[in-house]
Amino acid sequence: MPVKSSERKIQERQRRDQLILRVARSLLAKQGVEGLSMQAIANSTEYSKGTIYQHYHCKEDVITKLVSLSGIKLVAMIDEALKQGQSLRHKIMLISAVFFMNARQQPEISSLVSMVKSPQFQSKISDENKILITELDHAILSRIMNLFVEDTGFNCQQVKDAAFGWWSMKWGVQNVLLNDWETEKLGFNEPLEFFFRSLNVFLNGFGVADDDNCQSWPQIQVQGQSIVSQFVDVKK
Amino acid sequence: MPVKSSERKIQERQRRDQLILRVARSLLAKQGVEGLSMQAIANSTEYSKGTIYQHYHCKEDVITKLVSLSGIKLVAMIDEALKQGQSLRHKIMLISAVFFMNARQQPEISSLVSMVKSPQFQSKISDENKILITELDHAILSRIMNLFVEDTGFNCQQVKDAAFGWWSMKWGVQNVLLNDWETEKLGFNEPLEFFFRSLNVFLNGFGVADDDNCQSWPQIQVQGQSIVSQFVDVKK
DNA sequence: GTCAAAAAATGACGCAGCGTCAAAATAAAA
DNA sequence: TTTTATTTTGACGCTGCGTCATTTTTTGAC
Repeated sequence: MPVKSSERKIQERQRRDQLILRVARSLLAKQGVEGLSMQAIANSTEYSKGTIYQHYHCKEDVITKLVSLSGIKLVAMIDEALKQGQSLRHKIMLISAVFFMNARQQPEISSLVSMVKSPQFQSKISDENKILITELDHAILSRIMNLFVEDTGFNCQQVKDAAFGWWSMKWGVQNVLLNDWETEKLGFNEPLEFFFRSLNVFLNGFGVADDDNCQSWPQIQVQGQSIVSQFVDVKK
Repeated sequence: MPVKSSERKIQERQRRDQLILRVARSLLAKQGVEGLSMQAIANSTEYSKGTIYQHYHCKEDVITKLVSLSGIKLVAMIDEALKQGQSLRHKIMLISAVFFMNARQQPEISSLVSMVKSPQFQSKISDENKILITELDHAILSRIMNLFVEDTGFNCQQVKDAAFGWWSMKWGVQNVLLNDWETEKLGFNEPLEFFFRSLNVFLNGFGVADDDNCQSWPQIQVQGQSIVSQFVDVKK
């Protein structure tokens, strides 16, 4: 029965793929990017280096895969959060909050998101992975843009401007959060508080309707966890 | 004459240091970070690897030094630009413009600025370099904050919020500009145009006085070069 | 100018990671 | 059981890092 056996093969391959990713992630969490090598992955599984290379052509592809899988979950969380939003402003706050909650929950992955965009990575990763990553960016941005289309009378340019502004602010803050910025020395002890205030100012500038829900931390439950409690941890 | 001879030594050492940095920068420009190795620097000078290591303990320290030297020039350019500013809004636009002009003129260095903040770098570079980099951030941020202190009635918190907002937006855009974002596919063909519009909106939200100078590209001459012409290049 | 002592420069060395590929092991088919 | 196809393996070549014993140069006393 060649069909049955080849199916088993496929399943085995998938299982191994899962194992590789799980081990890679664990190595990342324990030892950071420096501690992640193809040999280290091989050692932590029962397979040899050559086998690992049959799944991923290079270390960068492993990392990119992890980042994109995390991105898929992130989009799902965003969709879940959106259901709880009570206004345009509130929804944008919630989406932002999901990003930071995610960065807090898995810093080992989130801190790699910007690395994946670097020329060094882009020149190594597979086209498939490159497209996947871009599609994820697109998925998130289009959700933001949709919010403005639905809730405002903005024209196309304004919608894009708003999304871009949010995007760059969120990105800038995430960078500060995940890298070794000495925020205290610069006077920004609680970057997230600064971010939410800045975002409110930005939306004010756009004339987005005010909303009392957004003067404090966004209240949200995603996958049974309160984002507020996450933030309390961050702030501590 | 031990004094004279030791002085000559010092001068020689400085000259060599300059040479190392010049060669390193040239390698970066030609081959990117990947092409920069201590051996490559040694090969491109008349010295051996060991001698290079007497100047810099690791590759990361060389890169950080280049970034901080570039940062010092950047601060000088900002001060020059500030003299030409005609209003708060205009000055902020000009400072931003200087950043992007700088990024355009020396992408090989600018694209490393965020790398220097990464945990991998921070764990390797010397304390001296770490302090230098933080001081540069501080120099720039304090200039921004001063603008708000001088031109508005903002309280301390508002001043910091404004600086933080500008900072994160600028950082986010710079990231997009210097890394391999597929901005066209995401609908952001001219990131800088988006940035300047977003920044205007942000300042509107803060109630900063409007200024006709800022509805188009900021007009500025820095070190004899027109920033506008730089932007035209970027946009082409 | 000579020479011993100090300082500086050198590059071979050990180590680690990447990615490859011929050989070995395993599975499938005959 | 034997042959053929497929998969797995890890040794190998290569590159780069950072070190340090050795060599070369400089210094200053005579």
